[in-house]
Amino acid sequence: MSKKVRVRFAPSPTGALHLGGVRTVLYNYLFAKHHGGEFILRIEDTDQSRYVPGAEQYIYDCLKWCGLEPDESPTHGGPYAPYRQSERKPMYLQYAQKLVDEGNAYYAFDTAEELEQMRNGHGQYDAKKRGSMRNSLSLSAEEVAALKEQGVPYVVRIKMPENETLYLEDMVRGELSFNTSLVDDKVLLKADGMPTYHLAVVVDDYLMKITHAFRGEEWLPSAPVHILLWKYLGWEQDMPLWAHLPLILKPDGNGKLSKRDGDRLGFPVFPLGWTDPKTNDYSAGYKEIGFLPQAFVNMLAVLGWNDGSEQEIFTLDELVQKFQIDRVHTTGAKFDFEKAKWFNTQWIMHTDVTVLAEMAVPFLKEKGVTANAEYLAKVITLIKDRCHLLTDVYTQGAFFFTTPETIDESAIKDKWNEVKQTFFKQWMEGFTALATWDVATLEQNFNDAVAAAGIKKGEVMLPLRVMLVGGKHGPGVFQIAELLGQEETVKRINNALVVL
RNA sequence: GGCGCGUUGGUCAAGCGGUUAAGACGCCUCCCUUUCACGGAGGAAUGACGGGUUCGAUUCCCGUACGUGCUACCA
Repeated sequence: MSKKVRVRFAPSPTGALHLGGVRTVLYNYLFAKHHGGEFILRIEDTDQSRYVPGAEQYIYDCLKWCGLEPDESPTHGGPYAPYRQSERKPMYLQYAQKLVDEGNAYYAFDTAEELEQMRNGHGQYDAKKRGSMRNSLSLSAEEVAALKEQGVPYVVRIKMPENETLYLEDMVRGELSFNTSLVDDKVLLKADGMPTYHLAVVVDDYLMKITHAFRGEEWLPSAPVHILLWKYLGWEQDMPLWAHLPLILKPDGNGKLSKRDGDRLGFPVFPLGWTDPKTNDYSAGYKEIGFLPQAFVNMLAVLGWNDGSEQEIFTLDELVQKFQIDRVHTTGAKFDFEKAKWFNTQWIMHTDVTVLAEMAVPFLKEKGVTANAEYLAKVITLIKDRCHLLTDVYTQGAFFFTTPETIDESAIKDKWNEVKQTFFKQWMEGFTALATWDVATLEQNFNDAVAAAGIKKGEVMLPLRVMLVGGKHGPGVFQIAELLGQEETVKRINNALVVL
């Protein structure tokens, strides 16, 4: 590629960034970095009525958590600042003016009621209808001047040509064509002087020297407006290459994945926790339920893309290296939370225990557990294979931190007897003679005690486990005892012997 | 309604005219583990439909169906 690759993610701060948005960020980022280019974050806040406080900060937080930091953004700065469209308002005006002056756009004075009436029966504001509407094409120059003088609100609309075919070479979908008669004269500049998405995206992509533009496929129908704008503004040579990304769909049924689906089916659709400022509803994110950011990113990357090999687990660096935009799928993918969890399981298994220990701390703290890093790392070494989420460090390892308050008596009571009671007492008495307290010594000692008592090992293994952990689960029982230490092991066996 | 985009097992998907149609998740069976997981072995399950083109279509073309997106002074 001749020009330096520059891509942008351009969200509207109208709510929490969801899965699909993060995936768009990711593909932008991967593409840019794969080509040694730059990744820009631009905030598209042209609709003041939909602005949600906190949403912009949320975007920064998510990108940071995912490790997808932009090279230029409102907070990182950059040579094309400002990166917030609301702060670029004056820039758009001159281009709207240019379009009007050159006859490619016009002023429209129609009221909401007039528009509604026009649309009755699927009408659209186009070459056929605009003659009967109140605009600078149908009105005389004097009338237009008078209306503006009176302060009648107006918008600027693009003048779509009648029955022309426009072509678009999409990096994902190949060649697409559109008939200009099928899209109406979109508003470019609103009555408040703010641009709509259509004008703003073209102007900013041009001014920011964007070379490749990625967006969701919901934008496909308005692509002809943008192509035309690039032409009308005389920038055709600089138009970025487009790629329209497939949607992420709900797991059951069809349709775009929404927050409601997540609530209904029990999984998050946001990366991080989010409190809706309007309703005060809190939704936990992937971070809060115990996902590793690497797993989250990995899972999103392969939801709509793969490198053609059987590899499924990728680090960010590998993704950067292997990502190719033409291998992005054209079909929307249904989201599968079970598979998402599998990615996290894989990442937990392959992540260093000291790193995991650090990440697990807040989850344990939430449960009132504090443990020193060394001990925690040892615990995680034993239980990491059975953890799917970071929250499982607690659910799988709680007994390492606190003495079980109750034990699953039903698991052993039926076959409990005096012989076993005596066995455990005698076994514990032998502890004081033990030179070391480790797995090998313990097990050997246990085996000897079993032989001396003349009982089967199998009969006392499960009881021992239940005494130590409270139930029929967990890693090797002697490994548990080793980590617990002699004092705690004795304490737990004694506690159990009392209730049995 | 109009237009765009799409359609390989339940889900994610490989494949790019000739294959026993990969692999993964989930499910089932067995093994391992004197627990539970992890792991291992195996299993069930797939080309929307109808026409072409071709010696040969999952693969190319056209219809139909279905799905989905857009059709705002929202992005």
